[in-house]
Amino acid sequence: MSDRWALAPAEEGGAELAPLGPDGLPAGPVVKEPDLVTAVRTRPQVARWVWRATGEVYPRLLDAGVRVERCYDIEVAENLLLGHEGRLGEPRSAAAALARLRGGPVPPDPPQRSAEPGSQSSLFEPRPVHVPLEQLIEVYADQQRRHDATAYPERVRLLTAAESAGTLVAGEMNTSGLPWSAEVHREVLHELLGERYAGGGEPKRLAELTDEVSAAFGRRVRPDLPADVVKAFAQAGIKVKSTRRWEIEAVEHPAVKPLLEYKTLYRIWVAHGWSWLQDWVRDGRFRLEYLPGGTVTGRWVTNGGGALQIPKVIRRAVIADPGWRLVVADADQMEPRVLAAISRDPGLMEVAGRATDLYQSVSDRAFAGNRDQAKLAVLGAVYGQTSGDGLKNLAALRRRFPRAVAYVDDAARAGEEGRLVRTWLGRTCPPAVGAADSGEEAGIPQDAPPVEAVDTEEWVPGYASTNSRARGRFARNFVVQGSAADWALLLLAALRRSCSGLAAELVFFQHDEVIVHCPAEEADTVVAAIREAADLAGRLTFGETPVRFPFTTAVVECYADAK
DNA sequence: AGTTTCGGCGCC
DNA sequence: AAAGGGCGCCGAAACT
Repeated sequence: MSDRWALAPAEEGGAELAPLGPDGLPAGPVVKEPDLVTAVRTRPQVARWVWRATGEVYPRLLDAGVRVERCYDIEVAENLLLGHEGRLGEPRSAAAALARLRGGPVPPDPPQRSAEPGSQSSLFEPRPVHVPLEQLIEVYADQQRRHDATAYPERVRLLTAAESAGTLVAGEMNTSGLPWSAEVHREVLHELLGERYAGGGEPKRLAELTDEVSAAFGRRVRPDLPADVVKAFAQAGIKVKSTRRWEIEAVEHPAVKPLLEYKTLYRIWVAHGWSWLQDWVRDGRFRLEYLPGGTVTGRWVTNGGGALQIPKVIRRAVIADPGWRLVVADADQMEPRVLAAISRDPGLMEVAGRATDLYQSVSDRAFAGNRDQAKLAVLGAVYGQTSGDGLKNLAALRRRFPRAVAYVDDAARAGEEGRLVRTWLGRTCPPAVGAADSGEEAGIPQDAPPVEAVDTEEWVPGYASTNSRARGRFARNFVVQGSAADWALLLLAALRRSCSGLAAELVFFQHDEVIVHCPAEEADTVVAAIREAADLAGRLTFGETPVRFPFTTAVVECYADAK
């Protein structure tokens, strides 16, 4: 029995299936089954399901209580491979891949869907272009060859597998939802915002603050309108360019204090207030929708509900079921550790080989013990700080950790020059518009075909219009943030595996943080599983290095108690 | 009236 | 002290 099977949904809930050989081609006849769920459920020996897109198949399986161990998502692979080939502007659907393969007209990708509160089946909505099984397998077999054609096939294969695993995790988390107490959420809102008035107007506390701001200016001011606030300050003889917090904070005026408080509370009211609760929480769960690989760097995004931007005060509403716990695990200083692993800087790897405070260790070596300076320098190197004390600190960092700084500097230069830049596992950063490939690349070295001049504006909004220095900063950050995302995918995949025999389930993932919801008696097992998964992910992603990836973990009933 | 962009701020 | 990366979301403003 083959361990890899291809599957495509057929009409009326059925499915077509075929076992695959080592070359990715069919190792047996196509089987037609009347029921897709049964077809999968009755083949537990299949180690990896190959399908067009997890979002097309998996929600249906999960609704029927069927999970699969592994999958290969053809459209995920297509996206990664196109990037690798310097063809990121081309349509990435399986139908498009097939058309390229056969020389037909290439259909454009269906448009992105916008958020819609509470829509569970939304992963189905962008009308999947049906590709029959035989043709799907053609695309798959070709993708195997394209993986082989890359300079580091094992890395790109790992990335495809990891991102495919990510789609499974996302599907499962979308199905389970995040435990959420609407009651506690309402208590928090009432505490912060006060009475809620009929008609949807400002709640009591915001109305009071509006009055305070107005009184301080001596006229009626709407604190939620930046233009109004700028004008009011001007009339008071104070010039401000904007009403951004950091700019207002520097101003001395009686309106500042109530204004800043207003901004904080207003934000909670509009983004995570009563109407949010109404829209996104059902049956004790926040129904979020993860989109793996939704960003250029490989970080995930969520669709609707702002699930990755939950304000800290609102986290009080995230509460485990009775008798259950939340295991909240947060990677410690992930980005500098990733920088150590990808640059192989001996000094930084040594520092990142300890579980102790990384910034303190860096400061002991390069900043005479000043931790704040050390942290600023490291983040400046990663984010591309170009002015102020950041530059001075960066110079100090460069003296002690030359390879680490050179790594991100190289990426920045490559970005400025419009060359391809890749993460450790080979996710590709888009080149600049009209850039001709000059052969060398940053990130993992490889021999790529020439980069075509493509209109990047289409798939990276704002990208074409930014200047080359901005592209440099983008590329500099990309290699670190993106390689961190590579690692995080492997972490999720490993953690998912070790939770598979437990009642525990992953319910939240935010770049470098996970939450597992589990029976209280499983909590210790889960904590250990997270540590093991982090180590395994580090080895699988970056190979054998001294770098460790420690987590701060907390077993709590309420998310807010984790920190 | 409907759609897109902007300003501001939440998270990492 | 000041301004560098990635996102999503909201209402208002600016458009068509």
